[in-house]
Amino acid sequence: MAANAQPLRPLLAVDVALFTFMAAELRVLLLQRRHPPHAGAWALPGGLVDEGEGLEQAARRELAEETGLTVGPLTQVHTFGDPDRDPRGRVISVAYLACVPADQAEGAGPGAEATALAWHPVAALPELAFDHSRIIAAALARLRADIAQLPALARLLPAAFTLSELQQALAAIQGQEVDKRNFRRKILGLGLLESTGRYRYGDHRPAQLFRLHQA
Amino acid sequence: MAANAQPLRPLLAVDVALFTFMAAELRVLLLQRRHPPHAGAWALPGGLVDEGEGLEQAARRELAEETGLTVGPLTQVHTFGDPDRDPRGRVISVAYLACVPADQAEGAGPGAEATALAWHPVAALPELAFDHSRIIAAALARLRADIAQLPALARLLPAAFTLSELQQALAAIQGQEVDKRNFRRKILGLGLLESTGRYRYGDHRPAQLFRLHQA
DNA sequence: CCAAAAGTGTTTGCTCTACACCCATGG
DNA sequence: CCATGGGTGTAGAGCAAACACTTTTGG
Repeated sequence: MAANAQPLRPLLAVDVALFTFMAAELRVLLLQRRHPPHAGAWALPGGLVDEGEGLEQAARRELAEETGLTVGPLTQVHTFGDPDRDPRGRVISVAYLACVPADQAEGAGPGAEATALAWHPVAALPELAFDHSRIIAAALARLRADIAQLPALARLLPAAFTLSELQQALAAIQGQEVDKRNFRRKILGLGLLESTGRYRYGDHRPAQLFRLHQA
Repeated sequence: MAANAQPLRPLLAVDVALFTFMAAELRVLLLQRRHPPHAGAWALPGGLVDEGEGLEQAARRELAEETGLTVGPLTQVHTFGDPDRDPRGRVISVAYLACVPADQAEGAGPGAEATALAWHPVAALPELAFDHSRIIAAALARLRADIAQLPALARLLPAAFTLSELQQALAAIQGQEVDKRNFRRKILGLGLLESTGRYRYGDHRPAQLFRLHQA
């Protein structure tokens, strides 16, 4: 035992990288901070964990308070604890990842702590408060690994979607073209999608709407 | 803001699941606790993070204090923060994963906090203190995912090893047989191994010793 | 009838798997 | 010379990638 060192009683925070797929781009939700430190800078939604509160529970509460959104599964990504990551003192942050479909993403509005809320394309992020760039980088890496499984990808889209929308989302996230026929064959071969029997009518030939099998 | 809830100032701990490959089994290092809570129970090495200390730094310090070992890369696995995971109060634990070769593993000895130190086969673990079973389960899942890349696997073995040893380690970790010829072709095809030019002499035909390419 | 997105199969190469025998050494 | 683990090649199956045209609708 090194003996005379002080055990730490840090503040404990959760931050959430919340992604959506909107206007053909992968986007992340950011809030513009009302108060110092980093007043005016963009930051992830998040905040301190309360007494008696679980980590994931805290993440959901902060999301609700700061954005009005309720999300599905939250995935823990990484914990950031550099001694100097917050100028106010020692703050440990547990980072979470979640996805919302674009139709729900539209309903987000800033809580009291923020002067603005926006969905920023991940390809062009502004300067961020604290180490939130690193948090987003870690979350994005995890998201890219997870979208290999269809359900994670589908969580970025509304409950019913066309195969073309799914394909566009995948292409945008991986940053590379996807062959239509290979994509459709593989996706349908997984047996995780089912047709809703409905169609999306647009400018051209209507497209079949699918949903994830099971509920 | 929910307003009247108390921000938490928990204790912050790190715990390390340290694996090795010994006697044809994947094993994890456990310490028998000298003091309550859970005195006498087996637990992972770990302890509280000090003032001004980074998370990984704390993990290395605790490992050194409690086992005498110095390890290579530490991988952060997951953070456990259930309100009731420690009977003494709120303690957040950041779990790390590391590997040591069997020749170094032999040199481990218990520090002041433990009455014993042992390398337990992961296939047959005793009852563990706190939520350390869950921590090991998470670390093991991560290890299984990582050993697909050769370097993670090689970290369980001494600096120079035979292909058979590597194959046995892989088979033990995945819990299934591995075809010798396919294994050798794939591993050598990666171009990450190089022959040392030396041989291991034993009861039978000597085996070529390899090491990881580059340092 | 024109523009634009939806939808559909086949071929090719590669990667993964299954499988059996000879070799070198120590005792 | 025998027992034991070290070392080697090939054939078949399944998967992934490349590739172009027809269909349906709205304007």
